[in-house]
This record gives sequence, C-alpha cells and structure tokens, in this order.
Amino acid sequence: MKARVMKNKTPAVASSRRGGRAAGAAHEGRVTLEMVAQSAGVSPSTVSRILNGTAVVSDDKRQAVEHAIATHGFVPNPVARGLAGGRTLSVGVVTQTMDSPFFGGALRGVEGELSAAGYSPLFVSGHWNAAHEVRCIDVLRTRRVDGIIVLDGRLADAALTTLAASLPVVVTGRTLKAPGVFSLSFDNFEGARLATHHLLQRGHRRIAFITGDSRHPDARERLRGYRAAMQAAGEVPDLALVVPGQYTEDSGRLAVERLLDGGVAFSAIFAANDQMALGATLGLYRRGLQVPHDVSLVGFDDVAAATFSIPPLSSVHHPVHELGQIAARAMLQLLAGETPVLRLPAPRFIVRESTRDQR
Amino acid sequence: MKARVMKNKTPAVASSRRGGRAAGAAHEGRVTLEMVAQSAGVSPSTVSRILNGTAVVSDDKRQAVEHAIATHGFVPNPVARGLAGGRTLSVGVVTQTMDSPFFGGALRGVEGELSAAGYSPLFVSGHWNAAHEVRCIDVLRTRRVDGIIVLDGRLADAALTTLAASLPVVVTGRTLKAPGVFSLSFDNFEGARLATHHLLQRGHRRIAFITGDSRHPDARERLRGYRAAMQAAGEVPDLALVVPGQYTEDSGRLAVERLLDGGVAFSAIFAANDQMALGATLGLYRRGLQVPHDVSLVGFDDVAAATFSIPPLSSVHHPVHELGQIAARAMLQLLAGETPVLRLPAPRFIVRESTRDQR
DNA sequence: TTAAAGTATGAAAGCGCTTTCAAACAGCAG
DNA sequence: CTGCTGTTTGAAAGCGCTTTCATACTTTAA
Repeated sequence: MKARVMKNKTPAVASSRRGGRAAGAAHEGRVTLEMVAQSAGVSPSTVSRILNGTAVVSDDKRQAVEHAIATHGFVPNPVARGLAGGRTLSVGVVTQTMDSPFFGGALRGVEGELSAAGYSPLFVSGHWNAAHEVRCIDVLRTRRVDGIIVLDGRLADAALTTLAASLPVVVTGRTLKAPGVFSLSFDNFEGARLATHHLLQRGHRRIAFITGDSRHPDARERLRGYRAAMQAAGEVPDLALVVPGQYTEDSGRLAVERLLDGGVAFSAIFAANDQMALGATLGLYRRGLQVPHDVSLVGFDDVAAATFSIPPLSSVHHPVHELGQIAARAMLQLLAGETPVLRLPAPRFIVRESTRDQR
Repeated sequence: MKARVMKNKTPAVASSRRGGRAAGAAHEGRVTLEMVAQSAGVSPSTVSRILNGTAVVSDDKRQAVEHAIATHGFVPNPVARGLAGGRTLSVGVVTQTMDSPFFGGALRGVEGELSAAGYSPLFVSGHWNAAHEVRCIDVLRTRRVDGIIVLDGRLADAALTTLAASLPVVVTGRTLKAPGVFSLSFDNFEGARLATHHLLQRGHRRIAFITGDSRHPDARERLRGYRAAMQAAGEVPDLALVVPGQYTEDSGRLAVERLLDGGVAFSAIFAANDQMALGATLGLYRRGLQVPHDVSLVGFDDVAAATFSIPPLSSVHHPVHELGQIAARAMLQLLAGETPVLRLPAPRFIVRESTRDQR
C-alpha cells in the first residue's frame, strides 16, 4: 500500500455528455421524479417537497404536480430515496424461526399491516442467538431500513436502546422503556395463572407443569403464573411437579415420561406451550393414558393445531397475529413521529375438551 | 399545467462546495468504497472492479485493495449498488400465506440459503390472488431485486415468462420451460399414488379421497395420483368416494361429515393434505369413530403436527424446507449465470400409526 | 526503431432521489 | 419609494456505487 503518484497529468476538460448508461433513458420505462417535474413545469425539488411534505408549496403548483403524478402513474423509487437519505419505506423485522406457528402468525400480521401502509418488511432470522441478531441488524442498517421490529430474541436491552438512538425500534416479548423504543409484551403471567386456575377450579390439586426454555422471559413468566395460582389456592409447592421442557413437541413427550417414570402423582398437566402439550398427549397415549379421561391437560398459545387435536386442547389464547399487527402499527406510528399507546389484548383461556373434573 | 418560463436568468456559477449534507462525512461512520480506494491508493473504479470482478486488475493493486477492505471492514452498500444499476444482493420471494406450515417451511429454507450467500430475501404475500401477485412483483422490481422466487401462486405462466425476460425467475409448484426461468415441482402425482397404494396394500378397497382446492395444480395432481392407483388396482371409480375439500382443517372435518351423512361405505380415507386429515380425524372422533380402528387415514405433506397427532399420521413426505433451499440455490445459480440442474427428492410415504389392515 | 494493438487504470457521468443555498419575489414598515 | 423581513422556488451538490470513455503504458508486429 505504498503511496502512489497519479499518472494522469492532463485533466482534459471532459466532453459534456459522457459516462453512465444511456442517459435520460429511464430504466425499463419507469417514470422518474424528474419526468414528473418536467411535465408539471416545476423543478424536481418542488416535486420532492410535495412528496415528502417538507415545505409549503403554492396551491397551483401542488395541483399541477399531483396531476402529473397521477397521469404518469409515478411511484417514487425507494432505492434512490434510501441512498439520498430519505425514507426507504422498508422496515426490518428480526424474527427467530420463521416457520414456528408463533412467529409465522406474527410475521403475517406484520407483513399485512406494513404492506397495506406501503412499507416493505425485510425479514431476517436471528435463530435465538444474540450474536446472530446483531449481524442481522447490521444487514438491515446497511439496507437503510426506516425502523426495526425485533420479535423476542436474546438481544440485550442495552443493544436495543443504543439502536433506538438512530432508528425507531419496536420490540416484543419484553418491557423496555427507552427513548425511541416501543415494547409490547403479552401478559404471560396472567395467562398462566388463568390456565392453572381453570385446572384448580375443576378440582385438580396435583397439577404438573412442563416449563418452556428458561432462557425465554415468557417461559419464566408462565412458570411464575403457575406458581402464583397454586400458592393462591393454598397448595404447597412441590418441585417434583415441575419438569423442564424446551417448547418443542418432543420435549413435551419426554417430560411426560419423566413424570410417569418418577412416580409423581398428578391428575393434570399444564404445558407452557401447545407444542409441548401436543407432545405430552402423545406421551400419555403411548402409556395408555387418555386425555382428559385419565389426565387433564392444558396448553398455552392456542395455536391452530390445538383446535384440531384429539381431544381439542384447552389453551390460553395468545394473539400472535394481532401481536404482529400491533407491532407493525406501533412502528408506523413511531415513523410518523407519534407515540404509540397500543396494547395487546388481555389473555383469555379457551376451554375445549382436554380437561375434566377431578373426582 | 401551462408552460412556465423559468425565472432565473443569471445561472450564477455555483460556489464550489455547496449543497448536500455534510459532504464527505460518511453516514454513521460507515466505510465507503471511496475511503477504501483512497486508503489503497487507487481509484474508486478499481475497487469496484475488484469487488465485482468486472475487469482484470494487477495483482499488487488487488492486494492493496483487499487489505484496505479487510482493515476498514468495508461492506458495500446494497442500496447504492441498487441505484447504480449493479446487484442489490436481494431477491424477492412471492409467497402466499407466510404462516402455513407449508410456506413457513419453504420460507425458512429460502431465507437460510439466501442469507448464507449474502443475499437478503424480500418476502411479499400474494394471498393466492393473481392480481395481488402482480402488484407484489411490481414492488419487488422497484426495489431492484436481483431475481424473484415465486412460490406457487396463481400467476399466469405468460406473466412469469415475460418477467423472466428482465430478471431471473424461479417458480415452484408448476413446470415451466422458458428462458431465464427455473421451475421446481414436487411429484404430487407419484406421492398420491404412493399413499393410495399403501392403503390398497393393507387391503382397503373402499378408499375415500378428500380433494384439495382444485384451483391448485398440486391438488389436481394428487387426485390424479389417487385415481391412477385405484384404477391400477382394478377398482371401478366411484364418484361418491371423492369429496371436495379446501386444504383447511375444517374442510377436512366437513368432508368426513359429508361422507358419513351420505351413507357411502368406506374403510379408509386419503386426505389431500395433512391439515384436512387432522380435521378428518376430529370429524370421525366426533362421530365416535376411531383412527385407525374404525377407519384408516393417510395424509399428504408430512407437516410437523402429523408426527404428534393421535394417532401419529401416516403421510407422504413433502420436503418443504428443502423445496425452499433448492429454490434459493437455483436462484443463486441463475444469478451466477449457471443453469441449475437441481431436483426435488422423490416422494416418500411415511408409515406411522393411522392405518391398519382391512379385515 | 516506429506504428499498431492491447491493457490496466482513472476521471467523471450518472442512477433517482433529498436537501442546502441562494435568488426571486412578495409584503410591510419607515 | 427605499430597505427589510418573509416566503416560495430552482440550481446544484451529494448519497455510494457502477460503468463508460479516454489516457498512459505495455507489448508485439513490421
């Protein structure tokens, strides 16, 4: 990397009209802002100002421009906008798995709301890995997204706060108060309390709980809700009733085996999510136990499969689709300079056919 | 829009160093190509050429540039690239529902493969609506994606062929031979044949078939496969055995009711997808019929829920995740100027516990 | 040794916007 | 009327790249 002397000595006044691709020839017949300006008899600056509402423009000019935009069917190029420092009309969405019933629903909500507002979502998967999420966010930033929605994930609060300094941020699955960030979280504690309460009301006392991955805050909250309800009912906590799971079907099945093999007495199971509940049903079935005849079972999340499992699974409804919608709506408001006051609906327990009265 | 005379008459030679934002101050400390060029003692053109491999560059310069890129941690700005007409390193993905087990899996495959190659996917939902898909594709084009992957959908073949003239296209769910397009489709016919064959081998003769939405080519193929297998086994086609469904759980449940109410005799059901099979199980359960004791049942797609349903559902494995991966890989190859020769694995029938021998 | 034909490289012109700066044109007081 | 604030509006400078064109420098043929 030694210093190098530029060889050219004669700057040679460039013959005007040079370089670039066929100048003026709009890419693929697309209408550009400049064409609109010309047709409306104003300067590009004025058109841009009208488009972005960055300054007051006289009424006759505004009308001319609006008319020109309509007749030409002009659509601003988001890429050019992005480069010029304006808005790209795109928002980054950091998701974790993309194909889980949970994220799938949320993603659909986000996409629907965003695209209706003319925004394009940019989905990236963090795979429950903070380092990976950081990289994802970096990608999003070089792509000049206008804002970032982080669905759960393991990113540190501090990282989000820092990020929010340069971009509006919406985060779900945690409560975080910081300038430029809006957090949205479901009341997992209350949901778990509700589910446990349902079982208690049906006369169950020995209620086993299959936990979720304890690295997820919501898993911890659900455990807390279960414990609170049990304690409120005067039950002495029995550690043997709480078995670990990882939110997967198979971990639910395994948890049941563990429970059964451990010789723990129980008449009902509360699984921290539906996937584990479904796995648990299979585990019980394998041991000749039927739901709800032999064991009552409740889940959490109310995924689509819960309605059609045998028997239909009672569960805490988790409005994942709405979560996505609301997150997107909050982002849109943040982008508009407003302060979102949106909230998620309160948890509801959906009674189906997987529980029955105990004795 | 009357012609307007520009008012300024004195062009006034602009004082150099004007306009724009703080010139030179890279946005947020990001490293630009120009900085790399300067640090390597070459011109921006050279750096660009090395980056894109568009021309031969002497070895010493290449080394200097590569070193500068490494030390500065330079990452080309995809937005600027996009504007300048280069590659944006992003590919559009037209999906339909985003949260179905089918598309969810495919999306994950696409995302994984694409982002591993440094590309960003841009997902848009067509909602099974050709007009909407057209709009989506337009959005993708203004965003200057390098290529487009269309997952199923109802877009006309002609539209795709036209699109492929300006952009590499990968399409799934149909077979389409055209320049610039690579199509990838699962052998639904063979899969359905396999599933029906399994039932026949177990001694079933009266096999009912719940169809998918007939607007989907794969639904038609699956029906065709069922019929072919039945005919090959010497069964006379009985129209009463074929009941319509729409690929949803509930349509599966309804189809069973229809079958039962119609008084049609059958010992097995083949549902054109797992969601309907799961719905069918519930429908049977509601009538006091058990799978496989009273009725044998097979599905199609082998979604995650099939493994954990009661009883575990035998099904034709549809490699959705691989479908996404392969589609992405094909796109990457197309983008590299190669001709993909990728194929989807052949259908396999997964035997679980939802069928039993007839008599 | 000189001309013809390549080759590696740089200058600069865009891509389609946003934004700054200044000029032009009011409106109003002095 | 002149001098000063305000208000629209346009020119032009970027944003960070790609790409064309031309130039300086090598070869190779004659």
